[in-house]
Amino acid sequence: MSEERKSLNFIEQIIEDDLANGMTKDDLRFRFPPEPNGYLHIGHTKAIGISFGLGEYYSAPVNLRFDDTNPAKEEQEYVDAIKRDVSWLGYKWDKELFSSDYFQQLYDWAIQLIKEGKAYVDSQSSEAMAEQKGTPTQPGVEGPYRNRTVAENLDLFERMKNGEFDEGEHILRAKIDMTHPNMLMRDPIMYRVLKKHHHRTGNDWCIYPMYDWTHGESDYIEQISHSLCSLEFKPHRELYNWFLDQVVDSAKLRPKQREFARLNLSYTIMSKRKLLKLVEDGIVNGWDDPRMPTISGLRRRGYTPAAIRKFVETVGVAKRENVIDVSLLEFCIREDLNKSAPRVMAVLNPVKLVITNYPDGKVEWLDAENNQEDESAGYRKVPFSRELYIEKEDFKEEAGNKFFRLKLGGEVRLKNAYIVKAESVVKDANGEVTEIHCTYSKDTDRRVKGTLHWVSIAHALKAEVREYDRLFMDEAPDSYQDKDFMDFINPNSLKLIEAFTEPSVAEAKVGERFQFQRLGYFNVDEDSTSEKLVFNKTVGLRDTWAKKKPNQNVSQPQKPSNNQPKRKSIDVIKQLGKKYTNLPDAKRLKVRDEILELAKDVTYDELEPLFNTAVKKVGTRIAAVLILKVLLQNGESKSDDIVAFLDKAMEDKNTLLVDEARAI
RNA sequence: UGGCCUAUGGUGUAACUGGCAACACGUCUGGUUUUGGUCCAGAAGAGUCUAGGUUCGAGCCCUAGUAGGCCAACCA
Repeated sequence: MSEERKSLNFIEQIIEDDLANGMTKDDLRFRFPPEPNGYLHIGHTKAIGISFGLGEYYSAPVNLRFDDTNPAKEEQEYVDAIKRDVSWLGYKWDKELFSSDYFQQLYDWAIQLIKEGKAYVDSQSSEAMAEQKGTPTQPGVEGPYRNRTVAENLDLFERMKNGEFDEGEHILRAKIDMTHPNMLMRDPIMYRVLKKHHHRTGNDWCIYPMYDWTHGESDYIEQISHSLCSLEFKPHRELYNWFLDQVVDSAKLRPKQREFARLNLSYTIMSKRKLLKLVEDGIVNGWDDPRMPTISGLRRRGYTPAAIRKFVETVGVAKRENVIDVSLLEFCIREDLNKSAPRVMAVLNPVKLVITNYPDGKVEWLDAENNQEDESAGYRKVPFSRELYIEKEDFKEEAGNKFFRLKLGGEVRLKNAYIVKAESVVKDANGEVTEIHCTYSKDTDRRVKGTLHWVSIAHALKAEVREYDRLFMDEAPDSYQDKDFMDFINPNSLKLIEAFTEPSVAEAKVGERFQFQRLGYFNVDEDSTSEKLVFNKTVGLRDTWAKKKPNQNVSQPQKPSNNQPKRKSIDVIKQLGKKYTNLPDAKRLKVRDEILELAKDVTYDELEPLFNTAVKKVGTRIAAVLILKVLLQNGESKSDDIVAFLDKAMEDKNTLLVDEARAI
């Protein structure tokens, strides 16, 4: 019964506790509630992964519920895109639902609240109401319409519904407490008049419910057991519960809202509004631009659902603000593609290689392994001839022996083919190498350090390769109050390359993924046609060689400003001292040296309070002795306080302390 | 002159109160290799924001600080 303990995140813990306290597995039910006002991005994937993941784990249903209470911003296009993305990720929802399905029920409940004196119609301007609402630090005051009679409220609300009023004339508010420390409880708005066409209910309604009034009640209607959302909704929980209190039947399940920290990715932004701006300003070519952190963008870029799910799983679930390093995302996609992507050769930045001892006009079709990580992937044929392309970067006239690639007089293996030796070069007027002349050897069993990829010029296919760099040059582009995220746009985030590929990819289908050997993973973009192949670079291979070279073209990250003030030496010492006596000998000596070094920056005034350290805090007292030692060496005179402190130290039970004190 | 939340290696998450804090990414060595990829072996890096307290024993509990985040849309 005691299986291996898997550590649970705090949400799983809550569910396990609920299960232990009487809830049954059949009661479990989750939901993912996107607003159809934009495309889903990698941040949403976390929310999706949490709720759908829980659904899979407990075999519980998960509803896809569109939170469509604002007809001004919501569109069918987004509904379709969201469904496509969630399905693509591989999740199956139980029911496809819309908050708008509940408009009638919500309306009926609102009438009930009015009758109970818990809701009223306010008829002031939004400015006046904002004024009365107070601020986070100051309580609000009650408005003049707060005590309208039930009959009057009923009448007004009915007429709001019937479209007798214009937008902004009246609203319905819950009657809670204008002085409540939580501003959301200061008579929140439940309904506003909106004479807009709704993507599902058309013109049936002139009034639309607000998020807070809608969300919890929708959860209740659907009998959602755990309503999981991101941290910024924490303050809403109180209101969520208040609204539930008004309608819940104790015989039925009462939903619970719990909040987790949303996902942030370095070098990108995660706000729908800001992403929309990138689209509208033409910085990118649409929501599915491969540079976008949207699910559709990642899909087009060549990411797999498995990699994204693995990423979200690895990132974990907790309650603190976080910024995940993009390198983790890249790791996940490489890990997945390494196992599955067929290998192929392509040259992105070509230079001509002529094999002078290879007969002109001869062609050999050589065997090439499709994927050494997958035996079942088999082999293909690649054409070899006298004239090839290799990468410019793979040749240097002269280089040290750390350079494994081709140099004059040096040998290198051509992947899947022969070993060649560079004999001479041909240069143009500018001194650029235009041709490398080699001789080849059929003895391929010899060991040579480097292996290059290549392509036979006569057989090569021209292809467009789109290489992407990060969209922003700052690690956290939207974290500055004084700078706009648009200031950090990387002007070189897209590079178009005319590349040459081996002929085997001629029939590649849109979406198909390959590893261009030694370069990275690429997929066929939807712009690709039979006349012109187009590839997106999904991600490069890990490149330890590039890291060793002094950094070149990679757009250098700006060092995030470290606004943590430097800690004072005395504080560091106190911290070190705390554990001093528990450390193993070697480590303790290291720490001792560290303390002695830091002590040089400590003044007597900073040290003096430590003389009163409790007897049991031996480590701190030893640290104090060590500081004292340095101070005395630097000319501090032995005061009575110092002598008293040392005397006491020498009487201690701890020999470490006694020894240090004696040494003075 | 408020309320709520959070604080563990560079990053993200663990740690059932009890062996000088674990895992992943990243970093660094070395080995293997017809991809400077993969794989394999290993290393460095935090003593858990600070101070007090409770306890034989605290990353975990209590108190007070400090720092960061959220809260004043007829948005969700």
